Amino acid sequence: MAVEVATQKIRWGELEEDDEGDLDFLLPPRVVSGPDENGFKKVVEYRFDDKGNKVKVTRTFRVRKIARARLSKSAIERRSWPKFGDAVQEDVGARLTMVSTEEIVLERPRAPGSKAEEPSASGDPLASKSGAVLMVCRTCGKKGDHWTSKCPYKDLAPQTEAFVDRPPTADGSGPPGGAVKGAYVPPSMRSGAVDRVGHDMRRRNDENSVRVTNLSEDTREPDLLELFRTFGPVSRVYVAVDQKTGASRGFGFVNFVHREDAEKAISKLNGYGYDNLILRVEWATPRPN
DNA sequence: GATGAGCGG
Repeated sequence: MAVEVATQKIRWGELEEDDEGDLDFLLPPRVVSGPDENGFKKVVEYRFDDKGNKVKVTRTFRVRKIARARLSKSAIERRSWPKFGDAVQEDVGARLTMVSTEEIVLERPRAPGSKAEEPSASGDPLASKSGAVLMVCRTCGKKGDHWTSKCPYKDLAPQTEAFVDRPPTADGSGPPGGAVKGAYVPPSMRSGAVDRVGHDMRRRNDENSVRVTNLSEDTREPDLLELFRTFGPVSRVYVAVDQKTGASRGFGFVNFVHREDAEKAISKLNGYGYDNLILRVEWATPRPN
């Protein structure tokens, strides 16, 4: 019979190994006692030594006081709970992690586009609408009212001071061109640029939006562009298409860069015979949000 | 007869 007093540190890996071995079922079960009032925990177990002899191994551990002190009040309280679930059969501290086979469905806190359950904490009634709590326009800075792309001032020069060139100082001491030193200024915004109005092709410009109806089934966007570009630069063409069938819905929109060109197109093309049908071309009423 | 899809930091 061998007795050994263990070192202070518990080697979990070793404990696991001890459990393995083909003849372990022949041995008495491991007995764990403590920790007692002095903080000593005793583990008595049996195993076979190199020569195949059955040996009793007693190991004593000291439960570290420091570790205990670090536990939160609730964690200490939990320690007095009786074991439950799969851990009922386990020794003290024998297995720290239980693997559950239970299937747990994780729900996303809030699906995109779904409505927020609670009104926003800020109390701003506008902030909760459209599901976007942090809707702050990057152009005018207005909160909860519109996105940057919908800003009524989107065609005005950007307000971001750092990237806008300053007017040249009166004494001419400023940097050439009046630019802030080191700040990038896109060509369209440099002083002396012909066109100071930002034309963003990606954005809609409802101002010069023309609605075209009574299009034939096979009229597509390139056809519309070809027809309307003769009046001036077109910023966007769109033909409404049935999402399911892909068939044209017989109407579309053409956006002009310049309002005058849109006017010309309306006056010339409204009532124009195109592809066996009479086109209707008129100003589009801005789509309600 | 008919009024667009999508992009959200």
